[in-house]
Amino acid sequence: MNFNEIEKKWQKIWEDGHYFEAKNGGDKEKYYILVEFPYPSGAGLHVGHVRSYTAQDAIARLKRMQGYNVLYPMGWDAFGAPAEQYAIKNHIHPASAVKENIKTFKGQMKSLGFSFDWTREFSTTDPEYYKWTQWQFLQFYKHNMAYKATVPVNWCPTCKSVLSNEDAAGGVCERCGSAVIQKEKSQWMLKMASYSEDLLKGLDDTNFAEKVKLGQINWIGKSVGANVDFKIKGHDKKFTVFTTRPDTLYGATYCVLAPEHALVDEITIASQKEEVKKYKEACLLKNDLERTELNKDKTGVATGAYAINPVNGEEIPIYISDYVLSSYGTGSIMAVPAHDERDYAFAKKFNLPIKEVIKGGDITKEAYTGDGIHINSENLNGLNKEEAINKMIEWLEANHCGEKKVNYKMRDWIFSRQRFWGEPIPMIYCEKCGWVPMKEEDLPLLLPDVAEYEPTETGESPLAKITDWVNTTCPKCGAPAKRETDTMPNWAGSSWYFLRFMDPHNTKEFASMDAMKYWQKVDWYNGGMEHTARHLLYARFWVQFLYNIGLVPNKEMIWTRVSHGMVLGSNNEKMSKSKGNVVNPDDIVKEYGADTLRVYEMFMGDYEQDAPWSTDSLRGCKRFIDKVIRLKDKINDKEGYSKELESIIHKTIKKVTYDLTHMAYNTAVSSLMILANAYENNKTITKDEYHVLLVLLNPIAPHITEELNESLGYKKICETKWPEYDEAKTVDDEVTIGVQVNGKLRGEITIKTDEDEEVIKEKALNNENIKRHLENKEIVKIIVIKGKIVNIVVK
RNA sequence: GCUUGUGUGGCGGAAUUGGUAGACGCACCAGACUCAAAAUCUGGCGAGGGUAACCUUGUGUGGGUUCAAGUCCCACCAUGAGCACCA
Repeated sequence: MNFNEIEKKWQKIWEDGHYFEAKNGGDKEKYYILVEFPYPSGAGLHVGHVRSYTAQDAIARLKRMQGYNVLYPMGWDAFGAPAEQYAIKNHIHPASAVKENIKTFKGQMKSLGFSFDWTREFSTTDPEYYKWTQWQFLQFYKHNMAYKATVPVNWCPTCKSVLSNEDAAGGVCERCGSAVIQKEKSQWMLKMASYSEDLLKGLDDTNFAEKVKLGQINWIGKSVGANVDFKIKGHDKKFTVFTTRPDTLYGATYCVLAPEHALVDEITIASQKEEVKKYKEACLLKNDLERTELNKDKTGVATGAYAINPVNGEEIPIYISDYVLSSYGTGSIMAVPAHDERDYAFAKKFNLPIKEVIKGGDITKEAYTGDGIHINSENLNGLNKEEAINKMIEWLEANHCGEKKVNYKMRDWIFSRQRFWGEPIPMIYCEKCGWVPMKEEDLPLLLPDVAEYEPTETGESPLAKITDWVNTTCPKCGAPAKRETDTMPNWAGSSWYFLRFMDPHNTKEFASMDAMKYWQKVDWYNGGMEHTARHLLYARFWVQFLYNIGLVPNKEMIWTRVSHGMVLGSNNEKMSKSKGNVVNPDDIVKEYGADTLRVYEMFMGDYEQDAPWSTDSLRGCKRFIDKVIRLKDKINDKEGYSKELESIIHKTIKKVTYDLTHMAYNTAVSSLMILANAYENNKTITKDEYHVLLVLLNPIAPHITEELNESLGYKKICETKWPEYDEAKTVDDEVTIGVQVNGKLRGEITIKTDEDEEVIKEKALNNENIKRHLENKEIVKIIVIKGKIVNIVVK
């Protein structure tokens, strides 16, 4: 039988036998393994998907054999622009495109033998699913966590859509690469910024990989400092600045307001009005990219107004400049050119005074941003940074002109998309009542079934054109009203899908509390590093909110989060059609078999690191599998483990068990290769020896191992217990250790594992080559590290 | 610029706490089997020297700590990723 037939045979056996279907409840301990559900694109499954799905599959299969009730589900994240664009391009409805693509993906996944529980499958585009996404949005709204606001948003002129900060990173549309511009739009927002501190603290209750935690901490961007009030000369108004360095207040020589700051027009003196107006207009035309590109060359205009420094009454000029962002802090700063690089650059350009208040640098050359003793600062003189900050904050608070303040970079979540292919936002606008939520019992609000779903020229959602759908009645007063035509971003559906997997067929709730209490947290979640600041953060926010209103049992529902490296093309570049380096998993399965592909992707390198594709290495893995098959001919009529192989078998069980649960898949495979080589070097092997190799290899290469195992008359591996090892038997009686003279390897000795130290020394000293190196030398000391090495120090 | 990861043979990569660097695999070379090829098996494989036993050198660079450093410390270089005027 060839491998394609064997693979199909076992895939059918597993499916018909319902081996991988998880039950809610029972005596077994639960274990929830999750891998990010894919976006079913037209391109089909990528070999990169295969890497992470295989890794998680290996853990799932191992944990099942260890007696856990394993949940390893799969579904589809199918709303969003790519499906819509694919549909527009191919002139089909997005729903049909998604259906088609899901079919392809699912077929590919099945051909690879992943042990997903397909009974729990769903797509975020299923009305039964998005009903609950909409329902949860209503909870956000009802708890005052969703609001509509007119905000300058990132706008992609090509896609004709609003982009989130995350999608518009670097001022470039993530999807099409066009330059993003700023546009005022009325958008639904979720109050994510108010969860900044909770999202930061919550990380302590997770076991995320350190780099993932750091990524999120960075994105949330907490900074601690103070708000300081500045009065304006000749006005009764004041403005507030945020600073992380209140200790440098005596060094402030001017202030800067963001061009959009509300006070600008009011305080600008008559002779400056024209120039200020011109500057503001110029800023509006710049997009984020241009603003940052110009970042070395500071621009700005004086307002002609003066601020009064609260600590010493000094009058300092107020400028406007776009290096101050309206969206962060208070939109205004005090400038301390002596101790801030940006302020320094601005002061140099506009010839403003630079006043040193901390010793340590040379302010004629650059701003000194380090710590040091304060000078020219009255009561702060002589203090260091930390002391001075604390003292200044005390002073500001005592004198009612400032206070301690924490700021975060993270903003509220812009939740609207002007697209067709997303969950409709279940809100209705009534002239009399304003925004009114739909009644929960009327959900789901279905997407209308129409042919016209291309984006409009005005940037409105295509839904706006469908008057039958838009026109409705107000749920509150019954008057004619209109539906919201924006849809949700595709991060919405993926923010809670892991909860739905716990109870996917529930028609009364998004998931029952019982189910969620049973499964608790996702034990092991794998996904891409690129989702650290997006999906994973949104999902945590969503869950924390649900927890706060009593709908989920834990504030964090994900315990371990790890991320895989990319599979690159053989030229070490990202796989892409244009580079012609794409490998299609279907071709590999057909030519080499699913098991070979799985073994290779686990063996190709460090799981967390990127690795280039190599068909030669893939062939090496095929050879390994062929070797395992050939070993069957060596089986003798004995039972148990032979004396020669017993130790290596126990060692391999130990190593494979450890490696598979610690993401060291490549060394798990290599230790199995070592075991197979050991079998090959033995004249014969017992049936039990062969069996244990098959069981250990099964999580990675499930089909061929089941087939070989069956031919020996054992029960199915998926019904077998994972082998256990005897620690005592992993230790050899004898070991060969190195002997060094002055740290250089000069020989080897073979000793008993528990050999007496004196005997080891004697053996080392009697080694022929060692003797040569000791001639005419005085032995200073002999260091013996049990089981590792002997080092003889000589003079 | 900041944050973060990575630098080990011709290549992918091992080296769990500082303890025989290069496991395992690929590629390559030689040999066996074969009429021949494929497949398979055996041996070799960091560099330099030596018939050999061995010796010298070697984990991006330069210092340091240690009996002992790929691993720890300091400085630097290269490269990937993320963020990017966040006060």
